[in-house]
Amino acid sequence: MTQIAEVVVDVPTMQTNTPYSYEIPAALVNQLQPGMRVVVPFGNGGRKVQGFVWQINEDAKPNPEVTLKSIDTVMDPAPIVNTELMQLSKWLANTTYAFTITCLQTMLPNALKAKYQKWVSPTAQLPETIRVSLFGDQSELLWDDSLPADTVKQLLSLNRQHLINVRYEVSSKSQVKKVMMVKPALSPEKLSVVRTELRKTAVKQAALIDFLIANSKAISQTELERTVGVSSSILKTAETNGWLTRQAVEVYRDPFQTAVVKTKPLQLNPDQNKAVNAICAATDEGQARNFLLEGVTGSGKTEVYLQAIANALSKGEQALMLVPEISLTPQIVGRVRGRFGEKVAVLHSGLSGGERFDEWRRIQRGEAQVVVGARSAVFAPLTNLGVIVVDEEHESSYKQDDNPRYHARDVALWRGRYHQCPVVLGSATPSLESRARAEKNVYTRLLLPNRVNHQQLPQVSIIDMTEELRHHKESNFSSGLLQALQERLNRGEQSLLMLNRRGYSSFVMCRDCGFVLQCPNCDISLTLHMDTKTMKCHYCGHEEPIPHVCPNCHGRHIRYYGTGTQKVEQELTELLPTARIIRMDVDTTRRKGAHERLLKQFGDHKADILLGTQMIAKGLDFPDVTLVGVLNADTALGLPDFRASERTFQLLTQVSGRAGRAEKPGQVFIQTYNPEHYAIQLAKTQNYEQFFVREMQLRHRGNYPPYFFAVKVTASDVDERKAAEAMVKIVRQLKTVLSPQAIILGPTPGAIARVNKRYYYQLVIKYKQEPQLRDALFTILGQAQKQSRNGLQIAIDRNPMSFM
DNA sequence: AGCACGCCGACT
DNA sequence: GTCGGCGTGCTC
Repeated sequence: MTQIAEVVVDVPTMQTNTPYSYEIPAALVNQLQPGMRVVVPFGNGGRKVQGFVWQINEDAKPNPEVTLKSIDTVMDPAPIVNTELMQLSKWLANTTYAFTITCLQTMLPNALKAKYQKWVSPTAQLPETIRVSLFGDQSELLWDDSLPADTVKQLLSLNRQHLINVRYEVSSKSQVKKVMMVKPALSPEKLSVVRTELRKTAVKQAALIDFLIANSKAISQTELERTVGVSSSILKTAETNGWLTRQAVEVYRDPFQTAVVKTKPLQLNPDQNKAVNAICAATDEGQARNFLLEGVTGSGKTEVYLQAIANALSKGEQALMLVPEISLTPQIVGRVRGRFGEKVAVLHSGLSGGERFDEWRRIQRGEAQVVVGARSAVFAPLTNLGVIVVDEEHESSYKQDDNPRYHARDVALWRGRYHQCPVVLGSATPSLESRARAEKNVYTRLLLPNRVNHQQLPQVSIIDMTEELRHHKESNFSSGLLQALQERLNRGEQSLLMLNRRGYSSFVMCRDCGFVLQCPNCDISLTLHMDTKTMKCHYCGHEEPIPHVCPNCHGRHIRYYGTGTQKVEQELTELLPTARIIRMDVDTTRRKGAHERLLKQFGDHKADILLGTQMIAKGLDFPDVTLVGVLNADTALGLPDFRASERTFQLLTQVSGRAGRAEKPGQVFIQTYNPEHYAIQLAKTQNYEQFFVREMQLRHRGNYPPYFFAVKVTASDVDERKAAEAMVKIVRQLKTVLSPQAIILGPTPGAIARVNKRYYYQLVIKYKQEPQLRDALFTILGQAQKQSRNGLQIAIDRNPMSFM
């Protein structure tokens, strides 16, 4: 009787997207469990790959057709993927058209990904001269892409002649951080004796021994070196002399720099109370109920989350809270940690690989009961969930834009079902999908209609910029907004200014011939960056100097157009010379921690005006901001995408909520060229319900989500014709399986036809029910794989965030 | 992905 | 005549 392990190997292709059978060696028979990582031989070379044990067949009858290979080694003492996450990975792979292995890797911290190394060593037959020239006095040589091409050729040839050996090494990227701890090995009395026997000149040693006499507790080596002022060589001598012992101790890297300030639950208003009770009831009864918590900014959603989480914890269960990356600020983390202290683990992109891995291990070992994090935290290995929260559920950053193209909200709902616990989706402006589901009672709607402390909503003014242009000279600031800014300056209050960056940035154009500088790799204009004095491509990173002479007509009349944050800042300094301005955009926040630093400066009143892009609209809470200005509300409206209105409405509503959160009333100015547009008019009154009704009618008429499902298929290739041809073939293939009710849009060139020297073509399928579509798309993916060697790439995006 | 096998052009 | 270029198929 042989035991057979089904292993999912780390080879992300369509053809290998199935478990492979391996014999379990006798030594591992009772040790191996599903969810462990193993090293297995794969392929006809001596190649070794990492794999995940998927299943173990106790007494399988081996297929006589194939002789099984045997598992090499086990990489984990215990499974690192539990049963739930194994099932989840299968579901993910099926719904997102991704490979199982890719899904497994996505769920785990990067530190657990395999690291592959190839080592070569000489055989006895290898001529001495070659051995010396290749290996010198080393016994092994690392074979990677850093080797010169001719060395690789030589190695390849020697390998064919069996003159060298190749060893494949698979290891984990993970490293457990260890700290060297130092402790006296002798009693203070004995150390005093040692002290007297030292030579007079041994000042450092004397200092060290004095310290050891006074402190018998273990101390980290670095700290000891710093406090006593001794070097590591002195410590080594001390160790050999038997005065002290050194031991490496495993530690967690601590991602929290700030201390926790304990907070107490706040008094709830009746609406909050109702919401908390409903969620708690579901937790208590173990019901997988889903809630849509609708509440304007300042209505106290976070307090509802925190009390629902507290209830789950009191029942001995755990909680998961997802927050969009951009609003995962120290403010939010601090609030959760303030309530739940050491029980909280945080997962976000600001952590280093090691910190992330350590937080993950704390969760996996059951040392953290509450997890707060961005998109990928939805895979946190909590085993006893009592409640899941998805804050700002409408945020598009919950959708991952490469494989697997999952939506964290969908994963959260899946896990809620698995754990039989409630999922709370919170937003001031829910996605149409979620709001529509609430309409059909798939979700239970919970409303927080009032701001806490009965604050009034800010007064919103819409400014018609076409009108404004007729009376004044060209400017980014209407006279109304400028006057309001001046008033804030006089009163010592703060203002937020948002520049809607999407599809709108500064470029240079020749006034003589109209030439616009384009990226050589992508079909897009280069953007002007004054800080580095260069032109940059936002898609591929290409950079070149600002031209002084037109490359086309050689004229000298180059002019800057459009509006970037830098240009606005410049104009603002001219208009309001006394104003202190902080600019926040991709350029000023690129460095780690810069984002937080700028926000703190603003919070500390080091500036009067915070000028920025979308990133200033989310999750900020500055009590002294009484004015919010949106400089260009409608740049997103012009985009040919079915979600353009929804995005604009959400953004305007959200940024308006930033004004006047304290006792001081807030004021909002929205500058636009489309003052009559419903998304803008309804954002003015914060009328989500009416926007929902209106937008749903349009979606219905256009057969858009949530009335129809959608799948976007993209083909890309360096050769434009190949991408287009592939697309045409796919359409033909799909038409044979699709019902007449399905609607195919395209194929069309991508919104930016060329990115990074690759041409993009795409196609959107809108459908209600197409039982054959899934299989057909998997088939297409399989066929595409065969061509991928020639550079053709196919991407399938189910429920895309946009059709562009 | 990455390895071996197999078929064609440019050399010793 | 062989070496090594890359196109093709397969991996328990």
